Amino acid sequence: MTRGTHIFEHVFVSLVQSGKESDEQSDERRAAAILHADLDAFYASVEQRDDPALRGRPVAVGGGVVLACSYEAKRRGVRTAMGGRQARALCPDLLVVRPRFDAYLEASRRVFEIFRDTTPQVQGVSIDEAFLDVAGLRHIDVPPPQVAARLRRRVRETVGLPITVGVARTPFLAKVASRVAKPDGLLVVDPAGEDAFLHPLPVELLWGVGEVTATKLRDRGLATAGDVAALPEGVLRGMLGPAAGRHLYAVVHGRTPVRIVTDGRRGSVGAQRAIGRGPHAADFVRAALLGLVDRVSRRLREGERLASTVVLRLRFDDYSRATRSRSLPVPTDSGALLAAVACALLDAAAPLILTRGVTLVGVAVTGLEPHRFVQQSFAFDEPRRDVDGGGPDGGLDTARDEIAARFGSRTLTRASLLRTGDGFEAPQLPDAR
DNA sequence: TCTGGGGTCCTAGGACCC
DNA sequence: TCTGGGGTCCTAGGACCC
Repeated sequence: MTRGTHIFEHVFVSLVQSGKESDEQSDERRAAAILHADLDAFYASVEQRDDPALRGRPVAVGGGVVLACSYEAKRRGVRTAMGGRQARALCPDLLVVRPRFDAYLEASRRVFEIFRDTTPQVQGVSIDEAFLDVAGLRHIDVPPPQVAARLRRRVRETVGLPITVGVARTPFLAKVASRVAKPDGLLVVDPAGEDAFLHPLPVELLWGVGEVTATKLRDRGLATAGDVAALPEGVLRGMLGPAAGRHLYAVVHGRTPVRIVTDGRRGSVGAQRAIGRGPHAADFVRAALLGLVDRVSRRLREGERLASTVVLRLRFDDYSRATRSRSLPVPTDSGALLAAVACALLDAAAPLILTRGVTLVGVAVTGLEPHRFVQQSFAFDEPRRDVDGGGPDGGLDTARDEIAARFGSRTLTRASLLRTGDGFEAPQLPDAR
C-alpha cells in the first residue's frame, strides 16, 4: 500500500457523510462519528522527529527489548517486545536508541491538547491513542471525515508526528479501521458497508482476540471475521466462555457499544521490574519490591487516591507467573503500610521463589478511591492487643494520642489500626513518614 | 521469538451472610 | 436436624491490550 493514499482504494469508504440525521436516531442508525486516532510507531517517530539522522532509517527504541520500532524496521521484520539481539540479527543496520520517556510524555500531552480542542468528548486509551466522538460537531456542519483529516494535519504540523485515524459508527470499528489504515492513513467505514469491511479481515485483527483465542478459532477452521459471523452466539459462548463469546459475537456483527467513556480514572496503579535470571538474594528481591512500592505509593499520593488491595506479581525462570493479593480493612496511600503488606505477601510466596527462580517482581494496588481524609500509618514498637478494646478509655485513645504526638493533630488514624491477629501480621514497618 | 512495563476485564472457588 | 437459594467479597489465575 502506498502511504496515506489508500483511503481512496476501498469501496466501503466514503468521504462525505450526510450529517443531517436527527438526534433521536437509534444507536443502530448513527452515522460514522467516532474517531480512533493512533500515533504511528510513537516512540520511534518522536526519535526520528528529534534526530534527522534517524529519519528514513530502521530505528528501534529500547535496549534489551524493543519497545517500539519505526516502519522501516518493521518492514525488516523487527517487532515490539522482540529481544534486541534478535532484532539486530534481522536488521544489521538497525539504529537502537535509548527511550526518552519525558519526550514521549510531552509529545503525548501536546497531541491530546489537539484532541480536546477538536471535541470535548475524548477517551484516552493509552499514551499514543484515543477515541473522539465528533457527532456533536455535526450541527456546525463538519463531516467527521473532514474533522479527521484536519486533526491529522494539525498533529503533523504542530507536533511533527504522523498519526492514523479510523472513522466509524462504533469505537471498535474505528479502531479496526485505524489498524487497517496504518501507517499515516485515514480510513472511513461507512455504516452501510460495515460487513463488507469487517468480514474479510483475519480474526487476529478483532478486538479481544489474542493468541489463545485466535488459535482456538483457527483450529476450528475460522480464519476471518466473516467465518465467525456465520456462527450462532451459543456456539461462540461454548467455545470461548460466556463473556468472551458474547463479546466476539457482538464484534463481528457490529453490535459493540456506540458511545465512548470520557470519565475514566485508572482502576489500578502498579510498577514492576525485571531482575534477570538469578539466583537472587532474598534481600535483593525485597529491596527491589520496596523500591516499587515507593514508586506506587508516591503516584497514589500525587493522584490523591487511596488503595484497598495490594497485589504482588512474580515471574519465574520458566516464564510462569504467580500473583498474591491482600485487601486492607481500610484504603490507604501510606508507603510504609503498603510496603508491610507487600513484604508479607513476598514472605508468603517464599516457597514458590525457592522452587522456581524469580525473574520479575511487581506490585500493583487496586480498589482505588479518591482521597477523602488525611491519614497516616503508624507501627507500634511492640505488638499491641489493646488498640480497640477496653471501652471509652481503651487502647484506641491511647494509640490515637501516640500517633497525634508523633504526626500532629491532622492525623486520622483509621488506616493505622491493622492489628496482628487479623490474619495479617501488620507491623515490622519501617518508620512512617 | 525467549519475553519490558504499564494496564483492563473475566472466571471460579470459597467464605460469609441472610 | 437437615436443608435451599441468592448475594457479595476475597483471592488467584488467565486472556488481552498498547
